[in-house]
Amino acid sequence: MGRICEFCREQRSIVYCRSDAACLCLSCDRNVHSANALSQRHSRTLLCERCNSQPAVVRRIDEKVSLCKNCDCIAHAGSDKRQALSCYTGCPSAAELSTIWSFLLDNNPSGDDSTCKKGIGSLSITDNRPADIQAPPQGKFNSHNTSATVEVSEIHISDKSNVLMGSSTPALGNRLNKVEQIAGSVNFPSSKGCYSGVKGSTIYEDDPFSQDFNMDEVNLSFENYEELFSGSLDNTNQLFENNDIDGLFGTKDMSVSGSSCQDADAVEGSSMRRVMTMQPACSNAESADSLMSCKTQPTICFARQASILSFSNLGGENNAEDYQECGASTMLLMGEPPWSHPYPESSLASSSRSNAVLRYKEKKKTRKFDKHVRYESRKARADVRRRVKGRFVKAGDAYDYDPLNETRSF
DNA sequence: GCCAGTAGCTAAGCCACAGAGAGTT
DNA sequence: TGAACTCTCTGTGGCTTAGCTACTG
Repeated sequence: MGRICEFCREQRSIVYCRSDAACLCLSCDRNVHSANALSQRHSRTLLCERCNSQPAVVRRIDEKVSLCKNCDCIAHAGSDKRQALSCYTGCPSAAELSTIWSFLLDNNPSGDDSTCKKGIGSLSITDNRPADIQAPPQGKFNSHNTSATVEVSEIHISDKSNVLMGSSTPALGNRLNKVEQIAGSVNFPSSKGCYSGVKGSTIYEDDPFSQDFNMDEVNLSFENYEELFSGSLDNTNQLFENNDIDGLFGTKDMSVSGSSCQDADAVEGSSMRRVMTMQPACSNAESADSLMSCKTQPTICFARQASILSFSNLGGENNAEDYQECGASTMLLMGEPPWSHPYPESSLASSSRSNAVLRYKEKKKTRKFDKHVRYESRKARADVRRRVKGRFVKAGDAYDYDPLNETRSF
């Protein structure tokens, strides 16, 4: 018996929501995440069937089990055929879920979970992907994207074993090759962790960018390992939020390395945001802009997008947290990916890029970071408290701003 | 290329006070 | 040992201000 759904506390949980850090059954997943547009943006994936506490990232085909990175690592990565699991947002239908996870319906571990089955069947689509990466006209849900998601992820996995595994369709290999031709290589940071064995990009020896970037030179040095795990999410949020895209690709040396799954997970766990403040030496604000502009150049930047989209439906309105929430690797979050080619900027690309930069700057102006309120009562109190120039005033004193009567002013 | 002025942005700090938590009786 | 009480500290939102960066002449 797996973990109980944290919402209904009745059904076996199947889905893990990173945003809520909650394990849910499919029925509750639908209920919870269909509540509003924000909740629909939560990226979810399967729950690890071994530890029942972490989001699964890999499906072991032979064992018919979905595992998180830790459990997959413990179970000897590379010794089994695996299929990378992708995240989803919105409320995909049963068919779409089965497209993502074909094994879900066929191999429902809780075969008696009628509620969840009903849940799948009653799921509806709310695809919130942006137009530039959305599906072709024939449908809202781009199953090809989903396929590509798996493919790109598998490029890396197969890279370790030199065997193309997990392809569910014959065409997959071809598409994978295409992806590979475009991308050259998609390298995940986990290569330093569970999937160790692949050194930094060697494919791009001609690529000046990749020359600048050498994974072997990357040094992971968490000075306060405990802090990474015990530190409050608030702190990490703060750290991340204080670093906008420009800040993320600042000037400090990238210190991301690690030789264990734990380290890799440290990077992708709650501490990831902290790690994101570090960046490769080759990164800079320019690369950040490049990354942003990618979203408007789906063709040219397909490889980059695919590597990112493999984790979620990343949209133009998604912030970097979305990258993190869906398990995006640190490297992906740090500007110009090492595998990216310095494509010559055509006039079209240039205009798209400038448009993207403009959109980014506009969003940067209007963005609002979520602030976690620990004490609602205090918030409620502060909301109604009278102020003078923003400062609280004693009850009874003259005030120039009354939240309850905003017309009042001196 | 250097410098001064300007504009825009961000983080820090301020305020009163309810409530949490520690310490004392 | 547990209850009652006192005291200290935290956190809350809107606004201002200092500091920083980017841009322009």
